Amino acid sequence: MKKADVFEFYRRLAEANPHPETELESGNVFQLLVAVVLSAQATDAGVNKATRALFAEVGTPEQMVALGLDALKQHIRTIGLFNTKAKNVIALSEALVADHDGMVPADRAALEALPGVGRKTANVVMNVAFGAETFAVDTHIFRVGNRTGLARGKTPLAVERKLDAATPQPFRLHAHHWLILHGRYVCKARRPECWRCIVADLCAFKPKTPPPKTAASPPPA
DNA sequence: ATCCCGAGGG
DNA sequence: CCCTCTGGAT
Repeated sequence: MKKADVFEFYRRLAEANPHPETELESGNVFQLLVAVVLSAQATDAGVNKATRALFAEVGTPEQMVALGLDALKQHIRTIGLFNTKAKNVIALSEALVADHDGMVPADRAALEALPGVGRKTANVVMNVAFGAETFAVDTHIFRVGNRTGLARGKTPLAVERKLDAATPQPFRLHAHHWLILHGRYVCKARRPECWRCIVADLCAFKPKTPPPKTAASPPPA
């Protein structure tokens, strides 16, 4: 995508949503970290439903360790991959207590060293909690970047580097959220809603999907 | 490359 | 039914 088009692309997304925020609910940085870990291959809405009750009881790594593995599993049973996630959250909480004085480190490498925290999760925490200009490439951003031509690559890391290189100020801090929201609600995986997309004219995606038929399809004979 | 694994949507 | 959802560890 041409440089001028990239700027216009972000300008429109920013105009439509001046102050984008995470849809994950949390009351402090530790809870945010836990919510992001739980959000892997799960919807934000599903994570919020489970953490509502959990975060009323647990607000610190110490409290998470005290809660224990089995009780944590009960809380997050409705989320996919809950067994692995519960184990990681307990181990991560223990590591924060042991190595970071119970605080969440404002450091990408230190975050990535925590159990269950990879590059994408670390980038999200750095961006949302600490205001870093990171580009966490999830399933949405990977798809939107490749589909639109904004940032193409075969792996999430390749797309992240392209985004970092291509994204100008003043859009760098919130680029992550604008692209996520665009991917979640408009540039969807299954059936992108190109007919109501505000950047469709800048997009490389050829088969622009038409609006759905208003009339119901006839019942099978 | 494969496993982890549940809810919601089309 | 099948696919998708802010992935990470082996």
